[in-house]
Amino acid sequence: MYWLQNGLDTVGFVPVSGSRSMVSFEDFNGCKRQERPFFRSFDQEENVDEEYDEYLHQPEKKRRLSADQVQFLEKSFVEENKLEPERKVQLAKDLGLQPRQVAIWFQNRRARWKTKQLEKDYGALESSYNSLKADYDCLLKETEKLKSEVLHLTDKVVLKQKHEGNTDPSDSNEQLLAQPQASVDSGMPSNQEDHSSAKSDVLDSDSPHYVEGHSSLIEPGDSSYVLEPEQSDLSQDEEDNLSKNLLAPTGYVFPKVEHDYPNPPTNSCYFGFPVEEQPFGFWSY
DNA sequence: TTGTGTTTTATTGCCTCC
DNA sequence: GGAGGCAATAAAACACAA
Repeated sequence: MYWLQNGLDTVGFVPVSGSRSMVSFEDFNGCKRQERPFFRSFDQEENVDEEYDEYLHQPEKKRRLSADQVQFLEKSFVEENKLEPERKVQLAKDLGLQPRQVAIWFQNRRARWKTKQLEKDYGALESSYNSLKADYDCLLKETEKLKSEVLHLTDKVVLKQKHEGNTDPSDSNEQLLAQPQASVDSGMPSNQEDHSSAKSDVLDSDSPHYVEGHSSLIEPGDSSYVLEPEQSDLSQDEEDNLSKNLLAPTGYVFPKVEHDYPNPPTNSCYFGFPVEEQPFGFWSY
């Protein structure tokens, strides 16, 4: 599409593929449709015909803008979504509309843009949350796996201790199996502070025999005294909090969100998104 | 054709800025 | 106080299935 200059007549644009831009309108009965060029400057129009004048002043009834008018407005909106008074008047003249109509169109267009933008942002936020949740679930499984591994090893150690006083030679293999390597091989003196061995980790007299909140000694052999099996590392409340916090995590960089228009704002209410484009100067949502 | 849902145009009321 | 912005909403125009 390109601009057209036509003598005294004003400038307009012509769709590359089609005919001169036209605006359609109805008569007062709303039944007869006519086509009218809309790219005319009315202050230069020599004879504004009466019918069109009536059209402009007819009792208010909603009239849809033509496709060309909308296209022109869209183009203008992309260039600048704000409407200065001079531009509004000029657009109104070019399109054969009331300045008020142009202003309303821009107002509604900004509202539509904002709605779409919110939908986009929501989608990005949702996928980001899903990704984090998947990572979290994965870590949770890993934790459970490691816990059960610890329990398994602990059972072995406890079993070994049970048999320490037992002279039955048939237990030797099991004892060897359960013998902590650090104590056997290193030649280092056995030290209660040495936590490299499973024995010292588990059987030190001042550690896991006592469970926090319990004054009684727990019988060795009860493997549950080492680590209480849990459903999760987090309580339900904590999990809920995690879910909530994921919506505004500290230090988390959300994926880039694409916007339709350039120069987005940097705004704390933007859920931490790296804002790349600014639709409106008034962005304050 | 008609009922219904969606989109577009326009109004209203409130708020902010100059 | 006026102009212009926005949100909420009304209502006309449109799309479309039954």
